[in-house]
Amino acid sequence: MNTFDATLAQTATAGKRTGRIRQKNEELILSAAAEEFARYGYKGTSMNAIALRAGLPKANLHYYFTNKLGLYVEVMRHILELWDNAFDHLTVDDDPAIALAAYIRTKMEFSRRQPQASKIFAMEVISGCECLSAHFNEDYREWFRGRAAVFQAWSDAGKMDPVDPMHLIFLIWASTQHYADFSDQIRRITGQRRVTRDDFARGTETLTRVILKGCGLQLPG
Amino acid sequence: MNTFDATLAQTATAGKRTGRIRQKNEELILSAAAEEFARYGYKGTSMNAIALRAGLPKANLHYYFTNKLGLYVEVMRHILELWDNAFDHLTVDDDPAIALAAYIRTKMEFSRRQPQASKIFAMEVISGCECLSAHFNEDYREWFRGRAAVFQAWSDAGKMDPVDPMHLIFLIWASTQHYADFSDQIRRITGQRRVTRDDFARGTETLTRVILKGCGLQLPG
DNA sequence: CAAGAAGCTGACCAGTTGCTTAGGTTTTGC
DNA sequence: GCAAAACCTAAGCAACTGGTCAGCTTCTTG
Repeated sequence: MNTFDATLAQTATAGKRTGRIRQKNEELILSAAAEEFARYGYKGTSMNAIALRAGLPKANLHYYFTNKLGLYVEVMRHILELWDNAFDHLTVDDDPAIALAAYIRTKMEFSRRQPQASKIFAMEVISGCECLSAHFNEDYREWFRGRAAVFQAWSDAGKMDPVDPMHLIFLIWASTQHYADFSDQIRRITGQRRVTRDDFARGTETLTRVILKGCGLQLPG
Repeated sequence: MNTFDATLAQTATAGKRTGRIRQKNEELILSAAAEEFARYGYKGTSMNAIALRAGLPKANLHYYFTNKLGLYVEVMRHILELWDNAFDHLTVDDDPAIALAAYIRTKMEFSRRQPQASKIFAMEVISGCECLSAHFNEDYREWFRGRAAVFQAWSDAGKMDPVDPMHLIFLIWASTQHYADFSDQIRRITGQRRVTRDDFARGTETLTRVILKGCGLQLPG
């Protein structure tokens, strides 16, 4: 059992007693922590900065969370819960074009509405996945192979071109998460104050068109 | 003139006198700094960590570089020099399929050989481009529009499908840089010690095939 | 070979880091 | 309405942060 597992179990059991105030403040702290971690990564974020953003004294954070790592792990846990669910909906029986278009749309919506989650995840991976090492275990690899198998089945059935499933998944992940992680580059290129809803719409449309056609699929609807 | 410009000019003029020892040590420090910044970002990296990696006393770093920001800016400058050159080679007169395939290949080679540069850039953008704010100026936007115009011209000439140039560029950047920035996730999914040359080859092949076909282009050669 | 330039670094500084503790206040359940 | 549980936080800890500086050694050059 590594650091991640240990801290996870610890915080999980600690969550038994959920006082009203506790729940409110934990959410407040987690939210502030997410914003800081998304911008500065684990090492670059200070407990003081989180406390200031949350509007609470620093010592209060240590009342609710054992330590900085525990807080970080909890933030990461919240993200991972949402993260993979959307992908689970793709099944062999789906129509590839419709399912793929829906998945791209869902990922883009996620980038638009939860950019912080994507950024924290990105920073964690770039930094070497120290905290996520437990997440990327044999179970995860099994899950990933299952997801890739869906694309493989579609190819084998002649429903789409024979495209390496793993790299196709990377292509989709990279191109959609880009709109969250690199939003600052995008808004500076477009010269806008922020990436607009319209940018996301056009991005979704372009990605869907290029990727689907690139896999030999007809645009649905 | 902002912080970036100021520090840039400062270091540029300071580079006039290039003693033999100076050049050797500056490279040593820049290399060590790049590794640390790539993993922990600007705020998360300490001068001490860089010094340890370089095998030099901390005070020595401050002999060659005015301060932490100056060192960071210098690292970033080295990256930006390489960064955009490959993209400048695409011109309207090129054959779209050949040029695009070559660009994807070049970007993937860059991800394979200079993953640190990509990671530092990614971290900087995720962190809000504070240091790059000077880089993403009107000149840069002009340059970007020029690059996008190439794709637009190809579309207008009927050489490829009418695909939004900006989002196509983002698609290529995201999917290729992914192999550098997210290499740790990839190697954990594949269960390997590191991302292999073969992974890069298959990735390049998949990206080229999907993106070109997705733009209505025939694979060259 | 001498003297000035370049290179080097231990010791130190003020400020910040994550975290603890002791002793308080407020809320809750009976 | 009272005791126990939950909640709160000022003050302070050792370790570390970026950065300075005085005085040293090594190199270069006439």
